[in-house]
Amino acid sequence: MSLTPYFEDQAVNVQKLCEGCEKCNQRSELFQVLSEDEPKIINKDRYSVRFRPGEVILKQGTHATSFISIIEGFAKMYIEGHHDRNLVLDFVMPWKLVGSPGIHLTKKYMYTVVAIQETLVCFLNGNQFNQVMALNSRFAELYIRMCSGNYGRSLERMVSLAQKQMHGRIADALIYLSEDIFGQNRVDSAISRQDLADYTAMSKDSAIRILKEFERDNIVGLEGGTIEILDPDRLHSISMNG
Amino acid sequence: MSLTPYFEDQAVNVQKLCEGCEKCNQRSELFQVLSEDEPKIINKDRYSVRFRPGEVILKQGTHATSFISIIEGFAKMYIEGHHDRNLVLDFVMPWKLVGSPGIHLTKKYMYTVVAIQETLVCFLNGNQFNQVMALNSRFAELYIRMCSGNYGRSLERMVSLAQKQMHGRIADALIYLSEDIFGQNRVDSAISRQDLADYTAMSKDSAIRILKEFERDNIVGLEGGTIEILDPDRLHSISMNG
DNA sequence: TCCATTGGCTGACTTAGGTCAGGTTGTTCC
DNA sequence: GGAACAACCTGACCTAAGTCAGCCAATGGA
Repeated sequence: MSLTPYFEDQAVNVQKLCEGCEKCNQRSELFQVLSEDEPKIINKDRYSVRFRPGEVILKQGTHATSFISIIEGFAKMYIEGHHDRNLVLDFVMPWKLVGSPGIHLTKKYMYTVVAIQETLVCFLNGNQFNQVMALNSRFAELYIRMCSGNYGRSLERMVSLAQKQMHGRIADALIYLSEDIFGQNRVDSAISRQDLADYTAMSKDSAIRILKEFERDNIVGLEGGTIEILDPDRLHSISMNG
Repeated sequence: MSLTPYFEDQAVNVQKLCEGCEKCNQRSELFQVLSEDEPKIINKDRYSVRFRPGEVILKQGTHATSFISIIEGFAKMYIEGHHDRNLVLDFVMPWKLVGSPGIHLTKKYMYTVVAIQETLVCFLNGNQFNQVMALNSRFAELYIRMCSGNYGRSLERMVSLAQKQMHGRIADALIYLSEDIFGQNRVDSAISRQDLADYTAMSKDSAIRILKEFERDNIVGLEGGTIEILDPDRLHSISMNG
């Protein structure tokens, strides 16, 4: 496939968006186990694209050919469900690999991924990915571990959504976001009330109500969109008993 | 490991419970791809046990070392959740392989499996299973496909539980049970009202109420525990709009 | 400058669905 | 036969949570 000069320039620009995979792979437990040659297979058709806030990175139902990995920025992945409501599955920070169970099955993405902040995304060809799994069993093992983690987390969320009531679900969300996603005692204002409601499967109004209640009880502090976790212990206790 | 005559006899009895793996493996898409020698690895420590109705086959939280496969009978798998309520994840018919995401991660079973009818279960050593995955990449690929299927189904159920109301969830359950599990227009009386309630995350009373409503509307027929699906089309429509 | 838009917030109202108390039926065991 | 028990069923009641209508504050054009 030879490129015209114009497109060659474009290709160079794309390349410039990140500094190649060497550094990325160091960040990823998964890619660290690859031999010297194996990344070349995956990198053959690799490309990266920059998305603005609100733009769709992957669309539920479209043909699933690529894994993606976020290099910088922040995104959410959600299922477009019934009655025009979305169920947010997860928020995606850099270095997390996102595929979709569909890549191995129906070849359709099972969820939509949308950029929340400006986001640089790397697209990895699924077939080349599978090729490497066939070559390197340690890589396949880690991939299975990753899938198991996704599945396990989805089971936990299923229980939370099905059996806890609103206070418990909001507590779960705040704990996950503050501890696992942002890694501080706060939830960034990039997460809107609607996002929180879509993550906890309730109406936006209800989510706001509970947050305000938590504020009244000095469990969280609300200031300009960001949520400060003031009393993590009580939040954990609400999560357990909710 | 030499066995005393007594235990040898026992071993022979256990062996007799099923007729060896040759026939089983033909039933399983997964095991069909194994070479002649590979099943021997998995069969090395294989054993089978018969369970009576209500007996626990795997217990959530215990050390996860084995995959299981049901040879005959019928079981349910559920998560022991909050407020002493169980969330039934699935009903298990023969030839389905059941592991747990925990086998690849925390080494704890994430759910409990209980026999509904008298059930013959085959236990497969997880390490030997992993060994074969490292040897046979086609086997690993099919296993990944199986995991993706589980994950995908859990996402669909998450949406159903979080966004549909009771009529829709019962419709979903009846469709799944009649079409995918029992493969006829009926749900066997082995499934109790409580099981149905635990599968759809509602109280037993509510499940009964909805079923009776469906009966009044001639969507299902209820006779002695079994549920006859009289109007699958309307059931599908309720599932869509519920 | 004014208007329009978006996101957060609140109170009043309505409804889905859980809980409880009691009733029926069928089954097992003495 | 009757006692004990389980699964199923029903109506009355109550509460969790959604809906709606409307408010405010910040932002962003034209």
